[in-house]
Amino acid sequence: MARTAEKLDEKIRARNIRIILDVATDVFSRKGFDGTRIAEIAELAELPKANIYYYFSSKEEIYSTIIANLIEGWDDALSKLRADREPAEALADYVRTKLEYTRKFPRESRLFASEIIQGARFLSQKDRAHMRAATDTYAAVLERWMQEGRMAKIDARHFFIMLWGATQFYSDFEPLACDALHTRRISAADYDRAAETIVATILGGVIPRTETTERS
Amino acid sequence: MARTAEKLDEKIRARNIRIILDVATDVFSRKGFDGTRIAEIAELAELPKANIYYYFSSKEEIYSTIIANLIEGWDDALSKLRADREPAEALADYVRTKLEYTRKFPRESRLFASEIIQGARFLSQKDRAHMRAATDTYAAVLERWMQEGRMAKIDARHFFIMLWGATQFYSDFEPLACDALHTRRISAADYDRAAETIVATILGGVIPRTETTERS
DNA sequence: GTCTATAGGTAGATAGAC
DNA sequence: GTCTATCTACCTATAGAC
Repeated sequence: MARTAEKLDEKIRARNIRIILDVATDVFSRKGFDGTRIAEIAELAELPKANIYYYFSSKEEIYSTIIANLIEGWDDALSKLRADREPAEALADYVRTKLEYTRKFPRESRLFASEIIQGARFLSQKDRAHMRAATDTYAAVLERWMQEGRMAKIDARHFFIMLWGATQFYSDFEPLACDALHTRRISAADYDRAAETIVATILGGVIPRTETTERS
Repeated sequence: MARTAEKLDEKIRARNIRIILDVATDVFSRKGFDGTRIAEIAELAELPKANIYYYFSSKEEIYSTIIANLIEGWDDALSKLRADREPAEALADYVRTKLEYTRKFPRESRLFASEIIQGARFLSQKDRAHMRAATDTYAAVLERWMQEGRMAKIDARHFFIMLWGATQFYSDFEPLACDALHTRRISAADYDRAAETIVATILGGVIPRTETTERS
């Protein structure tokens, strides 16, 4: 009897925490940390405001919990860049994976962007160190490809920044992207076309080679 | 006598408005609209809070005034893309101008990014229409180059989005850029290297051509 | 675990003396 | 034009009944 009640409580508890984090992600991503009101999170979660404080001790704790969960998406895409793969194929895969992430989790992507713009106040030193290390690892992969003559010699870190900026734009700056594409919403097809354009541009460039050169 | 007093008042007025807008740009860019406190603007401007309300009727009016002034930077860079120029040269010029703008006005760039992330709530319909028209105009220039065989056939609008994302990253997401580049501040030299990398990548691509192909 | 009521603090904006 | 004092509203967070 006591056991059953405990299990039920545990279920309700897990469900409420999940709902709170879900709607909080939505509000934080649209209004930033300071612009978000606990009352709005409570309303969307369909819980009394006091219950939010039953599960989390403060607004900051909710926010930090979400931030900490975001770093994973970063790793997944970068892991596509294995040194033993064909550079063109690996890079195309990376761009597509990164765009897929931002398409599937636009709120999370925006929340992260908002946090960085405001100076990365709540991004922990541990998470930052982890991201720095990941960048180092994969910059080394690109540099190895360059030494092997399988990739043009450019600055790997600036190249990464270029890809991050290009891929995140679609969710983070959605109103601008919609205006540019003359659409009211960025569709899955738009994301596909974005991937196609980015991949074609970074792999082959946009300026045709001398007249005698043929594209295979 | 009245004349002299009037002129003096006018000078003080212009100076105070300038100072208020300047420090407001700083605070808004770091904390967003909702996170910004009028009291902080007053403190940095070294004026009593009530005086802010003497010059501006509301927090929103200060914010909107700044936003409206930002659109100019957009035009300056795009104007480099004239149809009669050599594509490679024009595109390189565009990237450098855009990076120069974000380097010179990082606060303005961040403020604009923050406004867009939060849903472009205060960006006027007039300003949005203007930006859409500019995008259309310059997408047409790129499409003409493509038809003339002077540029690879890609999606011009997605290509623009790619360049916007890549160039804005350095000021908007500065903490991430610093981590990636292992530096505490993005220097002018870093911006130069960014321009070099972006230009090399978009013009020529990163994957070497077949063995028989020579780079001119 | 849930909820009402409220404490305690701070925000945007204004009144009115100077 | 400047500034002190203050109004009103709303926010985060908590106390305590159920």
